[in-house]
Amino acid sequence: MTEVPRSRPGRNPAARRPGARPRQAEVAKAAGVSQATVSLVLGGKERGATISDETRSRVLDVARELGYAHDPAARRLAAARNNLLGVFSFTATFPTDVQHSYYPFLVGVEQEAAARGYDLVLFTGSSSGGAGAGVPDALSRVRLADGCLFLGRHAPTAELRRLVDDGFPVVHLGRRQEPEGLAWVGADYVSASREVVARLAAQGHRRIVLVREDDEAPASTDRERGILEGLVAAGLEAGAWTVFRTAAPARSLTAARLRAWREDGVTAVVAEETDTGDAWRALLGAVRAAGWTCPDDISLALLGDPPADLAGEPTPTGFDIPRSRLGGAAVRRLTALVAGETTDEPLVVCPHRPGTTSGPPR
Amino acid sequence: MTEVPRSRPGRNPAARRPGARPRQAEVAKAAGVSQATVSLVLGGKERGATISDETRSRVLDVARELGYAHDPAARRLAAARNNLLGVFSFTATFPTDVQHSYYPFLVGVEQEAAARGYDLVLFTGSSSGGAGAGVPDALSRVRLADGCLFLGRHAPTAELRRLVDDGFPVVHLGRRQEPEGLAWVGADYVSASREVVARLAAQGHRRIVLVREDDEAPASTDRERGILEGLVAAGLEAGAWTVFRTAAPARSLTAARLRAWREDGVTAVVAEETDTGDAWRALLGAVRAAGWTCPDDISLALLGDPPADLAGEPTPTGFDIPRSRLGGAAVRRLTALVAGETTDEPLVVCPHRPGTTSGPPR
DNA sequence: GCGCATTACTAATGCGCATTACCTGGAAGG
DNA sequence: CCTTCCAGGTAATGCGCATTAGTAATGCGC
Repeated sequence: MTEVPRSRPGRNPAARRPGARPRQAEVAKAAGVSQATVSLVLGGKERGATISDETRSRVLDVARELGYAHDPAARRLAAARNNLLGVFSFTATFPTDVQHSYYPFLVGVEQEAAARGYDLVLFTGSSSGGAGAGVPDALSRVRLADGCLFLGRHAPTAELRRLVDDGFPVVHLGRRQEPEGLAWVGADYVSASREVVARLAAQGHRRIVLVREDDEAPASTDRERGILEGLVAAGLEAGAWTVFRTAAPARSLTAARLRAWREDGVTAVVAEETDTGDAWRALLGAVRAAGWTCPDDISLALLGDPPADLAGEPTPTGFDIPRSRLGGAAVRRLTALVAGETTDEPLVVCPHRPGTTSGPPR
Repeated sequence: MTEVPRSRPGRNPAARRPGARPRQAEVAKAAGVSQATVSLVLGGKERGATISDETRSRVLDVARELGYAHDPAARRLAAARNNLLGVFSFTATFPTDVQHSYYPFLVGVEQEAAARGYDLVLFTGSSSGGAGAGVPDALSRVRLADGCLFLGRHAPTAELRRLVDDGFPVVHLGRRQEPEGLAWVGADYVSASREVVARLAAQGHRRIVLVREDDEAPASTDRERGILEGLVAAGLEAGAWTVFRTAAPARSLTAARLRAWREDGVTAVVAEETDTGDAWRALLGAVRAAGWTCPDDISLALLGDPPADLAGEPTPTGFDIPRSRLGGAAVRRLTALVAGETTDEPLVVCPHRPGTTSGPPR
């Protein structure tokens, strides 16, 4: 009945390259201890078995000498931490156009992650990760990390729900309603927009129009809400004409439109920031086409940052979007989730930007 | 001698919650097959064992029904690689200023990595690597990836040598001599600079000056070499005055300097691109201070991209640095190394940019 | 009716690590 | 001298999957 040892199934023929990183077992052999001891030393845990200082430092020395690094997959599989945070952007790849990119977010994310001892894994929507024939699980790749941050408004709700339901730590950058239970971090567009109106009102404006995209993203609705609240707070009237909704600002925002508004007593126009900056660009163009100058004939404000190609233009009155801070806040939230804590949905303040495109009405 | 089965060490007390995602084993049980069969079906591989259509579709149905998703950690562990490429930049954090940042590189890196099924791990010089409580060697952490890309001219040679000697796949972005055996990917500054001279010569310029930093980086010396080669090829003379070296362009590039050059018959000035764009900025300032206009009184060229704050100025004659392509090329090279192949040091072509700052001399 | 190839599948194994029950030698306690 | 205790460590185990040797069933030729 002696078991003849079978030749080994499961063995990956692609044997480890000679230069591959060392394993704990190799560190252990070199240090004259067991793999378990190495794990205990390098795991950094305080609890459990105790290790003498002498052994500990010997293991550390050897590990350093051999250039040991944890295998994230193995660590993860053994139900431990990676110190890896995922960042998933739903563009096919990271945006090529620097100006409209997530880079400012990423900067904040990176700083905060580094400060907390995490490294970042960039996942992208396109990479198939190998296979998954039949099971569409583009998102499950992120489970390699301890938690994951999602950017972009096109994150599929169903797959996110899946992660959330499984208890995987997820934070979305930008306010978001669905799926239920999804943690997010967003900018306080409502307050910031309210303040823009308050300042315009203080300058003497009585009729203010908001130009917004024809879109139901929270980023848009929040701004509109802030504007309307601001009008009410300032005791100004808001009507159907208060919100001008357009999908093609370049076509509908004309000099004629501006003149019509002024006929109605409108002295200030506030534009929503969009990805493309089209609304703001169209607005500036219309003012020019009308032969007006900006703070004098009409006041303008922009609820966000101007597009980069208009960097030479006068600074718009409005508010800054603290992208980098948002990234940092998102990481703080995510690490809290990873640690099993819960936190509130934090709204990050958007600082007001006085700018030079508004002034008292004539 | 009967082995009493010990109670099970290694078992993680955080037992799986009942609602957690199903494993292949559970799919297998529900479909009445073995776990191996499930793996074969869901693995999507064509080779190896064959599976009948009936079994295959049964497994797929059950998998879908149960909402099966691969565990990436297990997958990567079993496959002995993690489909992760590292990106290490030697700045404290990723640069905050988008304009001077590595972002354009990163875009190319990201695209190419995604296309090849790799995700990216971002390392920064600063992050202490929370896990490695005792392994402070920042560079060892990169070994968690299958290979690593290095950006920036301050990458420490000694530590890089260590990785290279260990056979760890490493690619440096930018031409680099040390350590021996380090793979790199760079832009062909020599050819591009040569072409700039050739074009200027074709326009009729006979005396051309190069303004360069007081620095021995390959990026600088390559440009100088290209300029000198270009002069020789055009049959023009090169002398001590040909190369103007300065550490403080803002101070030394004055209107007087320009006039002195013109006295000597110089009709075109070529500036090296620097991180700050100082040389180009100083040059434009000097032309203005002299009361000259650019293509008319003197021709200018820039060996690279102008700084972002000069975006409004006329497009400089010179060449573009294909940052995004460089990133892509670096990833191609790195994945080749990971696969055990060797490739040449590729030089990426810098396309000539005609621009509007040069013309025939008066 | 026997050998042999082919098809369809399963059992066994290990990837690298964290975890935990157990072991061992010596000091303390009786 | 025997028991207890503790510090310091080790062996064994499993996480979920991919891989591959092996096996059972079937077809085919003669």
